[in-house]
Amino acid sequence: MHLLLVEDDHLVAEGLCRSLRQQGYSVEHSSTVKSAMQWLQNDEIELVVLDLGLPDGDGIDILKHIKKHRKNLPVVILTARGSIDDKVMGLDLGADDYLAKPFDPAELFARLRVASRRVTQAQTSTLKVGDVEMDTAAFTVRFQGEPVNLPRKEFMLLKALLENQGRVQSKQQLESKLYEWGEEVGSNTIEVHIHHLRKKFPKEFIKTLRGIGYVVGKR
Amino acid sequence: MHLLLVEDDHLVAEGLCRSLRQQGYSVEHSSTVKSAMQWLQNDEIELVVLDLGLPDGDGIDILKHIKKHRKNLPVVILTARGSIDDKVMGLDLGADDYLAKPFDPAELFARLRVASRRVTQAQTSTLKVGDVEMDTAAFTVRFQGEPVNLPRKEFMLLKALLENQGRVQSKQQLESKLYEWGEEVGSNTIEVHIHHLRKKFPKEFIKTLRGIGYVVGKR
DNA sequence: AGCGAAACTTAAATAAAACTTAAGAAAAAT
DNA sequence: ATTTTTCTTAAGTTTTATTTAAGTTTCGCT
Repeated sequence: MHLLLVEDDHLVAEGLCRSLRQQGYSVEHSSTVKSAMQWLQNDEIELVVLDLGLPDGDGIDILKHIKKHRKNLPVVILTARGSIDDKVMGLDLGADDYLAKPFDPAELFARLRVASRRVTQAQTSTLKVGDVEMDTAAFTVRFQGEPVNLPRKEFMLLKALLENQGRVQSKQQLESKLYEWGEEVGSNTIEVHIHHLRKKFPKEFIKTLRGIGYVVGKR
Repeated sequence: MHLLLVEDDHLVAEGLCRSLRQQGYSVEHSSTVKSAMQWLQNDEIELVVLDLGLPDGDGIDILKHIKKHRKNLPVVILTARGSIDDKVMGLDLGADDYLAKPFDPAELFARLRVASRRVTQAQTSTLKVGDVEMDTAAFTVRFQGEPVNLPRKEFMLLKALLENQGRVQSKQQLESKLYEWGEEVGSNTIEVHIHHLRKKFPKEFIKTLRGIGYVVGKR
């Protein structure tokens, strides 16, 4: 799950980044309003942790922007100011939750889980194409009813394909779903994973479109 | 299972907290109406033990609030007042059960089990997967009919696995079931407990899905 | 048909995750 | 208060996943 952390205090940011990653999030970090806005162009951000009180503008603007353009993106606010007014304003503007500094990281994680659950639960947890079935919540995959065990990256790749049944995706698109930005790999990983997946499913389940990408399902 | 205890008498609270934890609950404690309300924001609270008669307001208000916002959250009421009227009022407002002080802790535990069973949908207090059988009320586990003695944490971990037969759960999910907020551990405890459990059951009873989590039972 | 680009296959190297131990800290029991 | 049990940590080990890279095949194009 891709998370955007907007926090200007570098010390705080560094620590949070690390522990958020430990919690399994892919974390992007902005320390200014400007760069935060830029990241928000990116559709793959699914969750935002927002510190109010940035050097180059007001974090509230970011919140407003988010709620205008992506109503459904969950936002958890951090702030040093503890006043009720701030809290009310934040929540009224559509923030999902609010934490006053200093806070216990564990509490932040709990609140993030709650916030992201709202999003995750909305989408159904099972995907099916042909006789390949995936339960994204339980992390299970079946082929003709038989369980198939997939390592994490293969699972993620298959998920990306199933989620876009009938739509061709380029290797680069797929890559960006499996890796964090800045971490994008420099070799033929996707090809190799595709190859491994193919050994576990019918030969032509994953189709190749030369020079274009990969698809699953009819089109 | 995360439980919120609302109790202003510190002596009582301390004792209850400890024994509830021994029963395997993750306990949060509030001694005021205000802080109780705050904890109730947290969706992961699954069970409430509520002492009426708090210093800064009436516990009945908390009950009303709960039943308004989270109809399904089970509440067990404690009270020093023994009057029938209180009892009737509490139950009418949707409390699941009622205990007059002084009470036998064992009775509270029993009632909590009943109350939480309602939520879990489980009809009985026994879980069974393969030839591993657990009686959650009696705190006993049998393997092929033979009793197995498990320390608390191992018991809780096994319970979490059995309750989700066929579902893969990540170490983090499991952790959050065994520990309370702010206490979530910083090391490989789960791995170690899994290891200990495995010595007591067939080798592949608990399956590992590398990078994903652990499961029990068929899938 | 033959060339070049793209994708496939394979195997080895690297990295990551999980397992195993054992020792010390904490909690419970006596 | 003492002893025993259980829990947590951390380091070392093993296992497995992932990436890389090189060699091979396939495909589309002129």
